[in-house]
Amino acid sequence: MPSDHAALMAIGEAVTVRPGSKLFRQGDTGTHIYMVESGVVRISHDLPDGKRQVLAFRWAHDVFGMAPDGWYFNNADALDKGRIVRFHTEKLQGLLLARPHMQHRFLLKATAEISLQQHRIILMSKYDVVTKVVAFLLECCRKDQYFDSVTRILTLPMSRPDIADYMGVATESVSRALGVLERRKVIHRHDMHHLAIDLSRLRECARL
Amino acid sequence: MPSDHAALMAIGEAVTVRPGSKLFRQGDTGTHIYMVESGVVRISHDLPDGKRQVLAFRWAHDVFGMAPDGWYFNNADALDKGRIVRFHTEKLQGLLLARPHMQHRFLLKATAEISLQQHRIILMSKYDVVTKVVAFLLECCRKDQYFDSVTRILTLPMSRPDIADYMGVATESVSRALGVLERRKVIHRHDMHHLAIDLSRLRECARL
DNA sequence: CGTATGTTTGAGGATTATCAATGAAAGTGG
DNA sequence: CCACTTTCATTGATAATCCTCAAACATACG
Repeated sequence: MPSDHAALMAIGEAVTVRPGSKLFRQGDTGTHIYMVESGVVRISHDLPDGKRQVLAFRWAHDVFGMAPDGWYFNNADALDKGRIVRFHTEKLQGLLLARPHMQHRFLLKATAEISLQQHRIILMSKYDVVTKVVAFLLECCRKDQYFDSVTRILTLPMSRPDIADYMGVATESVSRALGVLERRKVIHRHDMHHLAIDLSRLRECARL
Repeated sequence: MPSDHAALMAIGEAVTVRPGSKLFRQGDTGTHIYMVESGVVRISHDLPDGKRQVLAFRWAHDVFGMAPDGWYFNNADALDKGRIVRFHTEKLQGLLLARPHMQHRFLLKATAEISLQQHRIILMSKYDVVTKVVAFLLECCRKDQYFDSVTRILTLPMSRPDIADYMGVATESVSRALGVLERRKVIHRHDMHHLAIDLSRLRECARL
């Protein structure tokens, strides 16, 4: 009996993506479940009035593309070049039903996701802009592939509007928050997508 | 082989609760998973500075009490008298592993929950106070046990601070929003916990 | 090299939180 | 059962945060 991982890969389809690749659009029929192997994917939702909410960034090992109603509620776009694996929903369901422990790992992943979203709701409704940006940076610094712990350089694959729409604030507010943090010597903007980070000071800024 | 439901009840423990009953506190070790049979449970989280976020109200058939890290992150309090069933986490896990289809229903419930929370994040970061209150009222009107569709009376088991902390606004803002809706003849406050609702007008108010 | 896109900074305005006061409801103990 | 206390709800005035608009600047792309 093949291992869970091998069985998954057997029904999976690997895709290499370039920055800007669209994985799916909101309204598309939800045929696949996706998992990130490398790179970053932006999950976003467009509103009737033209505003956009970024609901998540999905990094290595994250799952996305669940469509409980049969169609995708969100857009998924690659921000980086990377590798994504996707699974036909029915095939994955069959595999999960045949492998209870594997399904249980998915269930745990889902409950962990619920817990993370609860943290996010708290962050977005109770804290000011600077704190939100600090929390966002801390989140990014946990991704080894994007934060070099020796040089302390954080590479941000997303734009300022992406960050703003993720935290539910205006783009300009993100810029100003970064300005505040730079004046406090918590970060240093090397260029738009590369920040030098003083992790201990950054953690002090987070009164969570 | 007993049905899934019977098997669940066999390992479950029913509890009757009075208004104000504490089911668990944040920080308690997470020993049980809960399911509401009747009544309403408030899931909330206290912050260091004394502020509180209400993360969810759990109605009939809703599940709560998942503790991915082994301890509860939130408080759970009954708002109403009602019946709750709780399951030892390990026993439930054993049952789920033995019954893949039952586990799959839990997985679907979890992904549906993730989807609902995404709606909530959008609601809380993109809309104004009145729209938030409208969305909250519409959510409550879907609960047959609390909205009488012939008299059009909605019974709210929660207080204004509960609603405010749920939507991430100030208590006073909820009062003002209800005042606006009453002046627009969308609702009529019979008393604090009983609103007469004009559903079609309420739906018009929701530009979601 | 020019255009389009993304970023930063400033000024003004709008929404909502905070503070304060009043009134209503509910729970407590005599 | 009633006075008392406490909590909850509503309304008004003020203040703060953040969004919007606008311009200057930097960067990326054809």
